[in-house]
Amino acid sequence: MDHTRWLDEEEMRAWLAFIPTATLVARELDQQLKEDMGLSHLQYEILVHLNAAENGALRMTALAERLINSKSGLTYQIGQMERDGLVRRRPCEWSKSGVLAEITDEGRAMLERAAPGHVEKVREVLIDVLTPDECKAIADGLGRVRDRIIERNDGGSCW
Amino acid sequence: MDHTRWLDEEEMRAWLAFIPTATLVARELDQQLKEDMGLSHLQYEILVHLNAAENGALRMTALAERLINSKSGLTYQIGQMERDGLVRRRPCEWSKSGVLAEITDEGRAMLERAAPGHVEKVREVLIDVLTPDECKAIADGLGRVRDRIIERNDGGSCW
DNA sequence: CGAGAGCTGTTCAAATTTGAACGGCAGGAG
DNA sequence: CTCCTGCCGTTCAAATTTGAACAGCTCTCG
Repeated sequence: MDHTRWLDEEEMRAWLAFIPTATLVARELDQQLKEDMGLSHLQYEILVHLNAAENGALRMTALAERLINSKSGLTYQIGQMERDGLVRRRPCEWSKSGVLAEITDEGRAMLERAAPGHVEKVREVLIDVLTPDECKAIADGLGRVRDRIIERNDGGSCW
Repeated sequence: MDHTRWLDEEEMRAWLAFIPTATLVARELDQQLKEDMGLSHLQYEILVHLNAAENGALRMTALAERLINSKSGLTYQIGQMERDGLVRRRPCEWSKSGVLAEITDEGRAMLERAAPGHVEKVREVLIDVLTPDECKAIADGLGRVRDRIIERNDGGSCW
C-alpha cells in the first residue's frame, strides 16, 4: 500500500515557489552586497545581529543560533571579519569558557553604509513584488513554520 | 537626505519569516534525506529533474539552470552521483560539445524509495503547517517573485 | 571558406561549509 | 571537595561551492 499523501496542485505550486525563490533571492542579495560592499550576506547578517544586541556583542553560540549557522562555520567567519576589523573577540565576563563577538565602530560604519542598498534590493526583488495580503500570509504562515521548527529542535541538539 | 524606504513592521515580519524559514526547512529536508537515504537535497533534486525529463536525460547547462546551481558545481555533483551509479553521462547526439546527464535504473529506484519520506517531511515541516489561503498566497506571491528574477536574469549571463 | 563572438562542460585553486573530535570550564550529585 | 555530565568555542580534515580560466564546438557574418 502507498500511504503517502502526495502534494496536490496548489501545494505543489507553493512548494515549488518556496525553496527555489529563497535560493534566488539569497543569491541576488549576496551579489549586491558583495559587489557594492565586499560583504557576504552572512557577514552582513552578523553585523545586523551584533549591532542590534545589547552591547553590540553576543556570545558565539547565541549568535550562531540566531544566524542558523553551525558553530564552526561562525568561528571561521568571525575570524575573517576580525581580520577585516569589522568585529572583535572579547572574553565573556561571567564565564571563563565564553567568548563574545563584538561589533567595532568600523563594523557599525560598514553596516550603515551597506544597509540602504541592501534594503533597496530586498524591496526590489521581494517586498515590492508582493501584495500586502501576500506579505501578511507569508509573515504569518512562514513565521509559524519557522517557530515550529525552532521549538521542535530546542529539545534536541545543536550542530 | 535619506531616500531609503525602510521596511514597515509587516514587511519586516515577512522578510524575517522568509529566508530564515527557507534555511531551516532546507536543513530539515537535507538531514532527513541524508539520514534515510544518504542523499543530499541537491542530489535528490537532480534525480527529480532527470526523472521528469523527456528521456530521463538533460544537458548539463539546462539541468544547472533548473537547479539554480553553478555549472561547475553541477559537474562536481554529477561526478559523485555517477560514481554511485545513480546517473550516467552520455554525449549529446546533435552537438559534439554537449553532454547529457541521464538517470539510471538504480537512480530511478533510489528516487522511488526516497520520495515518500521526502514528501512526508515537506508536509510535516511546511505544507501541513500552512492554511490553504497562506499556501495560495505563497504560491502566487513567491511564484511571481521567482519568475521576475529568472526573467530579469535571462537577458544577462549565467555563472 | 574563415574570423569572431558566444556556447558547453570541465578544470583548477581558493573560499567556505560540514561534522566529528578536542580541551577547557560550569554546575550538580555524591 | 570530586566525579561526571554537559556546554563552549575551536580545531581539523574532508566535502562542497565558487568563480575565473580554459579548450573545443557552433553559428553567423563577411
